[in-house]
Amino acid sequence: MASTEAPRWTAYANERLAGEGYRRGGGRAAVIDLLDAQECALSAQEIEDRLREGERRVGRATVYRVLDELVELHLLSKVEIGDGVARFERVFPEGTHHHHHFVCRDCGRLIPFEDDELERVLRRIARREGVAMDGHDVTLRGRCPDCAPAAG
Amino acid sequence: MASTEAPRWTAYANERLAGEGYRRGGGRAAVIDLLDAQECALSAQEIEDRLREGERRVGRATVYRVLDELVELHLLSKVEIGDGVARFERVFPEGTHHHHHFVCRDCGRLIPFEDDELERVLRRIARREGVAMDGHDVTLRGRCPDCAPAAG
DNA sequence: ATTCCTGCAAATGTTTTGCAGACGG
DNA sequence: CCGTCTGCAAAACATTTGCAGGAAT
Repeated sequence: MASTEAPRWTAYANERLAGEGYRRGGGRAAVIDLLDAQECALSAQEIEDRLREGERRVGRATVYRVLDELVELHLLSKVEIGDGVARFERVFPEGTHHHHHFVCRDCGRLIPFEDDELERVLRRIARREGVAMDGHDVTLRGRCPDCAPAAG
Repeated sequence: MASTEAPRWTAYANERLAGEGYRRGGGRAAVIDLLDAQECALSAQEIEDRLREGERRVGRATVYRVLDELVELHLLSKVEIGDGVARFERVFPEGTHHHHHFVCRDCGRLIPFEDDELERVLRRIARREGVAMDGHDVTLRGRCPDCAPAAG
């Protein structure tokens, strides 16, 4: 059960990259493949380690460079939960709603969520403040169901 | 207009610290005073530099340690806008609404804002997801009025 | 062939830590 | 006095950059 119902992000990404004139490279392909297999966000370190274990050895610099390119092309989103480590996850073509994360202070678990009203409120605020918003981050913090005391 | 209507954050902070059993120390006092004089968030580096210029020489380690303590006590909030540098700003006693920030991609300006509906939506989401939220960050990105093309 | 892609190692920049001495209560 | 607080220097990390060799077109 690789990618669930998703239309193969790897293919989408390669298409975009080819269209932008990028060449095929082993390092980049390895990073893309690995990220397509993940449901949750990975850090550069995690990506480097997992690739190092595998057949293809990919250097740290390549990992960072590829991640940077992919974020630039909006093929990845950079998730910063405030621990000083950037994480990265796939972004599917327009239409698929992007999501945000809840971070458990105890176990560190990342719980993704999405909410249309939230998006709407953020757009309204941007309009009210007179700014041209082209992106936003929302991070919720606290205890996940497993770590919180049962009561509310 | 120094502190507008605010009840002297320094006093509030010192009270909290004393209550928690912390001792008075020159370094901590200097950091607190400096932050109380700021309207916007400062980075550790900026704090160190400004204090170094002044009469009181405060070491980098002390700055970081003090900031850490104050965040722990909820006397400061750590603002991370994603450039790899943490910034810090005063938090007033409960009741004062906390705010979030818009970050201009061009000039880096920070524009603070607050919105009750946003807070409400976030609480609703936390309830829906079954998590015990005790904090959250929201960062909007784009162009500020000065940097954006005139049209909306 | 030419130009991009990659890996290594070194550089950068931020934040943390070890330790000896100063200071507050 | 005792335990905290402080400053310095060094360490620990995440990320970026320089450069020479390898690969894709």
